[in-house]
Amino acid sequence: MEDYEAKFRAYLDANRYRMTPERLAILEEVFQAKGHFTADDFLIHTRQHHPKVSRATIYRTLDLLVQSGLVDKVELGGNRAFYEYFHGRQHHDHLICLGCGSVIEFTEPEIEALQESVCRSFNFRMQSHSHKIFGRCDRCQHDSEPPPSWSPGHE
Amino acid sequence: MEDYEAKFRAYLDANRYRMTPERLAILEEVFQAKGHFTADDFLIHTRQHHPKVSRATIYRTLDLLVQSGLVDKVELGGNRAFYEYFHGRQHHDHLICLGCGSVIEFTEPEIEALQESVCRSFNFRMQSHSHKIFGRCDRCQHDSEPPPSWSPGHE
DNA sequence: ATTAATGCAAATTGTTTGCACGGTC
DNA sequence: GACCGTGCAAACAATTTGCATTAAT
Repeated sequence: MEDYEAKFRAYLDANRYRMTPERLAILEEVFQAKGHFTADDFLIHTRQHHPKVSRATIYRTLDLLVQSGLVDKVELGGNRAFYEYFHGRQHHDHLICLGCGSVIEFTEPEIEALQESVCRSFNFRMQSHSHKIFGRCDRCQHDSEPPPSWSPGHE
Repeated sequence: MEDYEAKFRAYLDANRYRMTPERLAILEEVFQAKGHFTADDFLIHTRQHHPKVSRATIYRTLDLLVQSGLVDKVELGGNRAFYEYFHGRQHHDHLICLGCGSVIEFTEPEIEALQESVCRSFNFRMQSHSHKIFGRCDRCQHDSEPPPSWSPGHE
């Protein structure tokens, strides 16, 4: 049994929620996915192995996963939310390419430290933060075309 | 004539768009507003002086203002967008209180500098960025209640 | 047996669009 | 007079919810 599965079961137990085949299937899907995906991506993928799972269950389960701390919900711009597994990884922020939609993760401890000092100066208690940089990645640097049908994919 | 009005007229002219009473009214509303407001806030306020303005026109005009660079559209979390006038002000980022919805602006040149160095290291060309810190402000620090009906209001 | 979870479809919410009419250049 | 902008209502898209049914405990 994978570590994340144990954690999820522990979270469910602690809250008197139940483990179901649907939840397990979605959990596997999420931890298999590399990158940032939408609820719909997970719906499609999960249905390959569990054909009748509903969109509602996807949303409900992703919420649970976020609450349990296993998954991170990220708003990368646009209207839809993206999800990525978080368990076992360090915190990171995102560079988002407006050309191809690719997402690069970065970590910068000095920025984190400065953030904390900003919070201190306002006596603000930070709970979470989101730092996104939009622009053009290496590959898309010379494509002058504006963003096509935009949607951050894998990576 | 205010500076921002001149700028807006210049932008409209340059793009063969027309100045209308509605656009002028919304422009005034936006530059009078202190803080971060939703499209609906502007609809309500604008209607006080211009009763039949439509929601569609608010959205269309806010878009124009954003394109002209006079106004900043910010996603502070949740589903709706917030707008604040930008003209004549320096770039800033946001601390967002999950207790009362208040928004504190901050500027931290060192963070900006570090951002640029992160971009350089990925050969990423930054176009814009969004840095939000969520937590509890000074006043809400000891209220343990979870966020009620959440909506960042005035400053 | 109890009570939570599911699938479905309908409801919600913020925003966008098509279109006929009115106003600006 | 050409054609852009408006209001209105319908259209949209992502997400949420009500409910009767099914399943985990």
